[in-house]
Amino acid sequence: MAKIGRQKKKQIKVKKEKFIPQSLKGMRDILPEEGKYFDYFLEKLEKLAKIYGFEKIEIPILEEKSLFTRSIGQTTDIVEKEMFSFVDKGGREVALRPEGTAGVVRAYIENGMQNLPQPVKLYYFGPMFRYEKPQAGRERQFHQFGLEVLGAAGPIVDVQLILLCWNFFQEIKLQTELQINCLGCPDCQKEYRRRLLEFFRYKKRLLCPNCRIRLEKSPLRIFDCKEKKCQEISSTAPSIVDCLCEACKNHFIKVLENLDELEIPYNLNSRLVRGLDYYTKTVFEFWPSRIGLSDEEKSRFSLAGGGRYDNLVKILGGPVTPAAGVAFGLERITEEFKNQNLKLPKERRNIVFLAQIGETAKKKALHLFENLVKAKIDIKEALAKDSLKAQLELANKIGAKLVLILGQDEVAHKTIIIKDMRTGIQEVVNVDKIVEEIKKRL
RNA sequence: GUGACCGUGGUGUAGCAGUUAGCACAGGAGUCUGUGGAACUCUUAGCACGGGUGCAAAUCCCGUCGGUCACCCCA
Repeated sequence: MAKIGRQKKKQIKVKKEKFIPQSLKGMRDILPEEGKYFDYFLEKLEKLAKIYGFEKIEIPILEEKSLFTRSIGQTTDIVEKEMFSFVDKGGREVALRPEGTAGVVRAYIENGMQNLPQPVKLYYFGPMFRYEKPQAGRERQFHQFGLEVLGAAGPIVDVQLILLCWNFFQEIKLQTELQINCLGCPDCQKEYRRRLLEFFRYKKRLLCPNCRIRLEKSPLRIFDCKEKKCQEISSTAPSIVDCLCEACKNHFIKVLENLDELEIPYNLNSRLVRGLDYYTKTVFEFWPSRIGLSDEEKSRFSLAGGGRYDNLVKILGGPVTPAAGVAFGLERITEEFKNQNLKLPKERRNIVFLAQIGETAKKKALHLFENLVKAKIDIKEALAKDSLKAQLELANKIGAKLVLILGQDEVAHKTIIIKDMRTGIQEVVNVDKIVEEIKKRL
């Protein structure tokens, strides 16, 4: 018996190989359930963005690879090992965007937006790609909503961006904490680099191998190290804030003063450096705030991050243009929203369900449905179902407030039954007056 | 990219060499040919993929693909 079974199995296998479609590593579907969260956040974000004078921009998902290597920085991890890049049929080196700012800046330059009244304020939303090993809070495809302000240098811009984030998180009632730091301008960074190297001159051997490399390539990133030893050593290292030039110092002070004025709590974090090279002066992140989370975890699940990038437009070939921006991670915000036990506001919908029995009624119902849609009634149907019981079950499940029942008799008498699902009371009304009757009852 | 653990219907799980692969929820149909939130009945659907060892594999071994976690780093 078993032998036959096996032979049979093998025959089937030979006949057709099993093809099971599967999504790529680190990429997943956003089902309606999660989409509801996205919609909720996006609606709030877009509304806020518009209030602050931002306009929507759509930029390509695919760009020349060099756009990212030049903007984000050759030695950053994003570029070194996380780029989703390949050669296209025309032999071009292209990459799926790992973040939004580079593309927006490219668009700004390419479309001559420096000729528009400054600053240019843009927002975008879409998928970003990083070729990483997936983990909680880290996927190969994820979604960001971002804001960029191009052509404005004042600290007030930085503050406004932070304020917008603050307002957003307040509005969705998410507990967050603002981390802020100032990275200075290239001059400050040069000076800081010099001082850091001096500081680490005799301590270099105590650092982990990784940090020794960092010291050469981008010393700032030593502060990112999770090694206890390195943290210990770097905790006594000079802080960037001490090396700021007058201009940068003033800028930072103004930002902080404004935050104080607005009563936005913040945490001065001299270890906050961010993973992209283009940042200057102000950088900030919003971390989830929840008991039981260590700072390390909080930083790993950073919900939004941004800062000033005064040199990026220039680096990418445009005119000298000060700018700043911020991006929100939708997946992470959704995740944290659930972790903090927050609930989506209940949809206050007045669903009306149209049920029908029999062929003639079905035909009529098809027509009636269209009219009700035009009358702006939140109408649902299940014309594909025949049994009234099944239709009522569905109506109940989706939370319909009223059910319209159309059958043989009703069609003949040009009437229709309105059933109130709460009370169970039903009335027969004239089908021509249905819209008014529904509105009366909602 | 490195390391650890893990993949049984849509979901959550039982089985840990011989089972018609069990259960719950969800889905569909019906009891009731025109009345929901209950009950009952029937029903749909699964051992991630490929190979190996065995008389016999969901079960043991290897590889692949995915997932989770840690490192790295980021949203």
